[in-house]
Amino acid sequence: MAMQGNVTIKTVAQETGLSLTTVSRVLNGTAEKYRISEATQAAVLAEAKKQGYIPNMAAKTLRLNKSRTIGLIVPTLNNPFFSLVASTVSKLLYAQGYVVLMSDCANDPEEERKLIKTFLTQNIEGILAIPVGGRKNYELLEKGGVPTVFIDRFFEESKIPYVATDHFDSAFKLMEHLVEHGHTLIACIQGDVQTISNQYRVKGYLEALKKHNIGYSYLKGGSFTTDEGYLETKILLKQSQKPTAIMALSDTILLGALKAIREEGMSIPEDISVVSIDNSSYLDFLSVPITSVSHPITEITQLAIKMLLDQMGANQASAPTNIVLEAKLIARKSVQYIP
Amino acid sequence: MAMQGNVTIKTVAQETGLSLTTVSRVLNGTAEKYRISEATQAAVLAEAKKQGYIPNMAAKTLRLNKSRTIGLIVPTLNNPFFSLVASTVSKLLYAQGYVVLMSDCANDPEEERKLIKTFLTQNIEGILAIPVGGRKNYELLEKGGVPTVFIDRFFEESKIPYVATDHFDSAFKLMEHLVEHGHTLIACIQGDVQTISNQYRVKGYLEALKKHNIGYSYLKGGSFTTDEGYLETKILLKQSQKPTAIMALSDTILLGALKAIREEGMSIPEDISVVSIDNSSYLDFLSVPITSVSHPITEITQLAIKMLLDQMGANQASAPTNIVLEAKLIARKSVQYIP
DNA sequence: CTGAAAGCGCTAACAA
DNA sequence: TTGTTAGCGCTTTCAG
Repeated sequence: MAMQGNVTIKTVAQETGLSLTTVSRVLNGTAEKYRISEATQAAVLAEAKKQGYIPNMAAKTLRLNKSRTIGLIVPTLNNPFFSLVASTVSKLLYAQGYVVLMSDCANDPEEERKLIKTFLTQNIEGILAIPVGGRKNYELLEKGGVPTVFIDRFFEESKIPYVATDHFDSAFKLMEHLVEHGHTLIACIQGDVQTISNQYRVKGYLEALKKHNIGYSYLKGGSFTTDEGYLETKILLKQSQKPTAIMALSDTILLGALKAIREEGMSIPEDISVVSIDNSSYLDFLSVPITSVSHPITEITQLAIKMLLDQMGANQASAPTNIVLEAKLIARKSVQYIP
Repeated sequence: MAMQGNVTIKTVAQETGLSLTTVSRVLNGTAEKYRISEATQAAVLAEAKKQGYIPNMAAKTLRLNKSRTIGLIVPTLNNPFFSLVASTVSKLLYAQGYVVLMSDCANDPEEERKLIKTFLTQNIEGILAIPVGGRKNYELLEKGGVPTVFIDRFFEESKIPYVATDHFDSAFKLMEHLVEHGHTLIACIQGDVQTISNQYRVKGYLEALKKHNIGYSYLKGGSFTTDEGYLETKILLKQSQKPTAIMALSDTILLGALKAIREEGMSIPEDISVVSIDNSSYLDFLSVPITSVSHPITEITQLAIKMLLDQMGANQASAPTNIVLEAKLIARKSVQYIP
């Protein structure tokens, strides 16, 4: 039974003839603690229900300086990998009684910077982020303003802890797989160069080349998008010396590469081998199932959430331990054996 | 230069020797309006910067009863269709100075109900929702508590306005396409039966059957998931009377159907034709490009946002006009002509 | 077992 | 051009 005007503990108090204090206590479940009589409790609850009382979080937040709000920053929600993170974060945190302010910074570091400022405004209790720009954006947070945990990406010298995949190893594993299959002409299409995830993957590529004394190398690209994958692969396949294998550093890039390969009339794996990082669920449904490396993204997210909640609970900033999980190679049908 | 303790307009006022009012006015850009001197303005701004002042939204919200916060409810973020909506909402609303509380209700109506309650607690100014459960969950909002707009799904008798695709027409168009290609044995794998989007699509299926006097009909399934699509297609393909075409009522369902079809050793479109609704970007990269129907989801989202902002602006509840957009058939290679 | 009153940070009458 | 003050809704000492 909603009433006109605003229903507050005050209106409930007036109607029941009780004090604000008592009403507040009953409505917050601290009735037992203060030994409030059953009768009073019942009266408050009944009146609150009758009036359709809804607590005002802004007031609570102002008073308690705790908002039960967590901020999540993702490069974009329009990418299965990130939206899976977002989905997990949302569900798990709501279950813990938190509310999540979520934002898609459109892969724009400037946007990210503004977002953090906005979040700081919102009495947020913690931040989870997949960073997009440089460490500079997170300076304010490093100073301990708000507990923060990075997911899958991070800054090496930063104090902000992270849970991430071993990106170096991801690429390295794929390279070993290719080399074992006799490939030496391996091209790599990378994503956003400023991201640590990309940097480590590239290191894995280069390190494998070095380990096996492979002279050929081809490294191009600059964003984790299908368009970029398409364009770079187009260019790559026009080269006089064609590679025998392509490693796409993400599945978004992969999709573009596949389109380019098809347009050039080439078959996988007969004409060219292809591998990727991410192991998205749709890889199984492509014309040729693609060998990929699976990142335990749900687990990473769960751990990051746990780490954040721990940080928030700790009254003293305990030294956080970064966590790095290993990826798993999923061999499918996209790599040809070259004798 | 962050200070210890909390920086507020009070600390800034003390340090500058000015009043709270003046500081507030300068910091809110109303300095001109009150003809505050350049010198004062500069002093306030400098001190605020020096102290590292960050506005406290909880206090602002409490005082102004406006939070600049919008709530978004999606069935799940782990679905490209919904996460595209989320991405668009996030970007567009942040650009307008809003912050968005986003939540994945895991396709659970009960979860949705709780979420709405939680949102109501958060002094939210408006809600965008892709509803999951029944109309009952939105009762409180219908009463005008908070301006709300539905995206792509809705309730017929509800006062809450919506922007949606013409789901009936989507399915109907696909059916016409199949019938034109000589199909009469057409199976339909549906999604969540309680959603209006599914209901209209099914109506489109049945209506087309009726129009063309087709006796055969096969309607199964109950959720917009790949697993469901897989299982139902598995079962379907074991039937003695096999269909010549399958219509998947979403791309998630489609992916599962494709897997089942491949496992049964059938080829598309030679052994069976397949069409779907959604036209996800990856359809172009599948072994056989799938004929589908494209929903203008970004446009729908944009319109819904506009509608919501209008609603929020209107001091009197102007009668909202629902918007229904038409989908477009994208013919690819997955439908065989049957003479 | 219950209440009075102060105050979280901010804005907007109303005064000057 | 600037300041005083009340109060948004809530919790929490401190006091019965």
